[in-house]
Amino acid sequence: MPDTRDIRLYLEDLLGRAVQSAIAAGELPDVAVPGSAIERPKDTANGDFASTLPLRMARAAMKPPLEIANVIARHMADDPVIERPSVAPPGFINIRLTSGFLQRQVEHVIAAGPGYADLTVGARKKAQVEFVSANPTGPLHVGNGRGAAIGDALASALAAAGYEVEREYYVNDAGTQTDTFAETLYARYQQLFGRAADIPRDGYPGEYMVELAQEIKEEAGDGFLRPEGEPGPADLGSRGIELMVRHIRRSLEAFGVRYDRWYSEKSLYDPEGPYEKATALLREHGQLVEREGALWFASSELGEDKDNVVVRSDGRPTYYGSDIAYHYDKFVTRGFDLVIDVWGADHHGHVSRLKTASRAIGADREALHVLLYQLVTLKRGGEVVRLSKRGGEIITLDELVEEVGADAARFFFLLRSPGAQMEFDLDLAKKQSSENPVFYVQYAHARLASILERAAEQGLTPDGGDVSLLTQPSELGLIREMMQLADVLESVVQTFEPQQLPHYAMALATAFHAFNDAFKQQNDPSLKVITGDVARSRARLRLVLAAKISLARILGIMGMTAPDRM
RNA sequence: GCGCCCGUAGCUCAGCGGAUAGAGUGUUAGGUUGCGGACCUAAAGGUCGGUGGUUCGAGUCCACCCGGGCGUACCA
Repeated sequence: MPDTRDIRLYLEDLLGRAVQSAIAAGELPDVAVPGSAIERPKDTANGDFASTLPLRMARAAMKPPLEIANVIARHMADDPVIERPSVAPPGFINIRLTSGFLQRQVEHVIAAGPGYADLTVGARKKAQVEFVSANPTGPLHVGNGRGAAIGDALASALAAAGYEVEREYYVNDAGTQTDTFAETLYARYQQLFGRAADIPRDGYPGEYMVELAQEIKEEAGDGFLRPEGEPGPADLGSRGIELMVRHIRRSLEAFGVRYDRWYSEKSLYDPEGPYEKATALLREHGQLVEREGALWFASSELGEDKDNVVVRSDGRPTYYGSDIAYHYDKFVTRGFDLVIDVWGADHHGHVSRLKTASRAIGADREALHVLLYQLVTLKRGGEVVRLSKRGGEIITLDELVEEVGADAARFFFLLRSPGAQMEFDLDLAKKQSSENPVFYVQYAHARLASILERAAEQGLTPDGGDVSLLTQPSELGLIREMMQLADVLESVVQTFEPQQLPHYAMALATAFHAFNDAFKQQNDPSLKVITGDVARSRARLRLVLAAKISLARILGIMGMTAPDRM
């Protein structure tokens, strides 16, 4: 008996045998049978599954698809999982699951518990999701929140799919921007002591730098001050970065994101570290060439548009150079089977050459996946606000979390496909305290919890419920929706499209509300979960329990809370 | 110039080559004396940016064009 996970395989097998039987009976010509012809109809009125096999076979078989469909359907044996299939033009075979099969899924969900819909596709594989990784030169802004929501949810989905997952933040604590940051900080610091210091031309004008300088003054007094006109001490910059990273970590924690590792760019340059090893390897391959005083990676020989500088003529590595070292560490040293880098779309020019470099150091072709998300356009008071850490006004992730809450912010970020530019209307998000889809989903969970609680007060529990009593359309509809979770997860980890998660969550919540309100719609109190009919009540409580498990699972994967009360 | 992403309902967005293109929100009309209405039911609302092509079948794939965004650094 198949469970929710391999029902497709089961159906394909069933269809395949029907076709063979039809061929053996001489009713179909012996032609190649295309696989994977099982799909889910958009309209559930057409069944739980549909096969387009007849449409795909029509050309080779030289018969009208409808006729093929009828033949195949006739040859499908009676089966405990599906009803007799029906045929629809232009050549679909529609398949409906039996009530018995659906009912048993309730037991399947309860038995699986919090691990319901776990997959095995990632078993024994190590995956890393690196996300946000914003320069620690300023607070996280709203756009970083999108990357955080996407990366964290993807990591959770991969974990559910069986991967051993690490979440990582790459701390750019070594580049030129770090130097500019240090200069700005020293200028602000000097200003606190009454000196007329200007922030550098390309510096960070934001108010937060003043606060950061203040913070440092409070802990170290004038300890970082140098005679006027001299540059600031080197350790002021690193102290500033440290504090900034701490702020970033707190912001992300408030957003519900926790990392397994904060990886220092600086550490790439440790003796015998990734940078040395990676460049040595490329040199060995003869892929590093010196030209115009700089060191270039000969990427054009590997299909790139041009070569790229790895080490500047002043001896400092470029971002590209350090990123090659970083990915050497990911693939070669740490041995990840799958690495997902979640980046803002403004980095897309970097994708191809990093993939090329990753392969050059030995990574599998498909091992690196760069997930780009388009930048967030902010709208406030009907006006578009550009996100820029260097420009004047930024809206921080902290402010967003403060105003709309982490759960709602995450849900909204996930709702859009990463590749689509999204507009975040702050005014709308703020006032969406009750008309917000996130609450719709969470409310469903709270009601499921309260039903169980209310029943328990009356001495009723799901224990011993007989699921074969679940025969109402709204009951079976809820089960059908619960069954989709594994499919959704599998799709998310295969396509890296996290937007499927919130859409599914809404569909599941809708199925629950339909079930929960059926008694009102039909004006029939006997459809309530808790009725005078104890056996039926217990059966429905089992369904409620299973639905709660399913909903909590999808909420958890999205990084949202599943409240029992609201 | 070249490259990548996007263009779907008033708005914000889903949509694995399949059946009558969906959801939320907004609008309109109903439902509530309750297992928490932060809910439910229904209606209206679309030349899927345009033109060709591939296919039994195209919002989906291909080509070109239009519009928006981003990239094309010894920045990250």
